Amino acid sequence: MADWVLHVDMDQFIAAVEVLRRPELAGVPVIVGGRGDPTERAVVSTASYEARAFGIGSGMPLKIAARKAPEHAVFLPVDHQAYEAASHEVMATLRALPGAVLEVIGWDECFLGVSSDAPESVAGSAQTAVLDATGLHCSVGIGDNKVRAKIATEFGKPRGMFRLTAANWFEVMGEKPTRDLWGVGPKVSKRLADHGVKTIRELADADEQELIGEFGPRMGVWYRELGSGIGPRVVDPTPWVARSHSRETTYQQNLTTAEEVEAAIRTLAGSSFDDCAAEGRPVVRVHLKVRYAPFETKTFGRKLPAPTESRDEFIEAALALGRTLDGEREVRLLGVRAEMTMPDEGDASERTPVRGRI
DNA sequence: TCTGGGGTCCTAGGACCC
DNA sequence: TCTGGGGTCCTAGGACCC
Repeated sequence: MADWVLHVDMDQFIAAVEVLRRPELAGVPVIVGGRGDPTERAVVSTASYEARAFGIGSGMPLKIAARKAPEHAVFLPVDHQAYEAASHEVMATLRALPGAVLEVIGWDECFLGVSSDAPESVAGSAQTAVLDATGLHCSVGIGDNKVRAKIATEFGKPRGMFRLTAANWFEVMGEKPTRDLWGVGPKVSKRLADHGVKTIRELADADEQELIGEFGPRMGVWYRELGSGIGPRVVDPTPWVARSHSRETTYQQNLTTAEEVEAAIRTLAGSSFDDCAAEGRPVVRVHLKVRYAPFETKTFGRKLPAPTESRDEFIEAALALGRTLDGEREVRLLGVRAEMTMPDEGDASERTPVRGRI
C-alpha cells in the first residue's frame, strides 16, 4: 500500500456555513465581511459562488463589492464562533476516518495522511463523511506530497477531486506561471521573471546557484524544488502552537491625535498580551503595524529588555514604540502583536520554509 | 475606489565577541 | 598602517498564506 497526502478544502466555507443556517439564501449571492454593512471600512471574507460570478472575491473592500453586487445580494457580518464550531465538526469527522492522520492548516482545510491503493476511494469517503456530518461540501487534492496535494485541490473544485503526482506534474503544471505555486506570490514571481524564469518548468530547470544568489541559500533551493513539485510528505498531527498573537482593528475614521493613538495602542496591546498570558508564556517582543497614506503598511518590532509576564510592562513597551513613529506623515495604527517565547523547535534545517501552518 | 485580521518564516546588515 | 575569519544576537523589514 502506498502513502498518500490528501488535501481537504471546504468549498466557499464561510458562505456555506451561513447558507446552512439560512436555507433561504441558497442560490443567492452572499457576501460575508466586516459587520455586514457595505458602507463601512471592511473587506470581503468570503463570497458565495453566485457572488463571485459578479467579480466579487475575498479581500475586496466591501464598498467595491457593493458596487458590483446585484440588488438581491445579501451582505452578512462575520460570525467567528459559528465558523469555529463548523470547523471543529469537520475536523473531528475527518480525524475519525480509519487510518487517517490529520494536520489542520486552517479553519477550512487540512492534510490527511493515508495508506491506500485507492486514494480516490478514500477521498470520496472523506467527502461523504463531511457532507453527512455537517451538510458542507469539500474538494480533495490527492498527491504524493503536500505541495502536489495542495495544488491538486484547485483542479477538483467544487465538490470534486484531482490527483497530482510526479507522474503528471509537468504535464499539468509545466507550462503554468510560477505564481500558481503555493508559496510564490507576486513579488517572487516578478523576481523570477527578471531572471527569465516564467513557467514552472523553467523554474525546475533553473540554475540553482543563480536562484541562491537572488533568494538566499534556503529560499533559492526551496523555489527550485517547488518547480518540480517537490515538497514535504510528512503529515504531522501535533496540535498547532501559536508563536505570537496580535490584534488589529480597522478604525472607521483615522486616528488623528496622539491621545487617540495612545488609547488605541493600550487597547490592542492589552488584548494581544492577554491572548499570550492565557497560554502562560512570557512575551519577548512587541510589534506595531501601521499604515501610511495612501496605502503603505509597515511593521515595527522591538525586543523587550527581558521576557515579561506583566501586562503593564508590555503596554508600556508598545507605547514607547508608538512614540518612535514618524510624526511627519499621516499614519493609521492597524494593530499590535505580542510575540511569545518559542516552544522548543529543534533543528531549523529540518523545517520547511513554506509559510503559515504547514 | 479603497483596501481585514489572524498568522509564519526568511534575509540583510550591523554590533559584538573570540 | 592596514586589516582575518567565524560565530551569535538583534533589528528591521519583506513576503506569503488562510
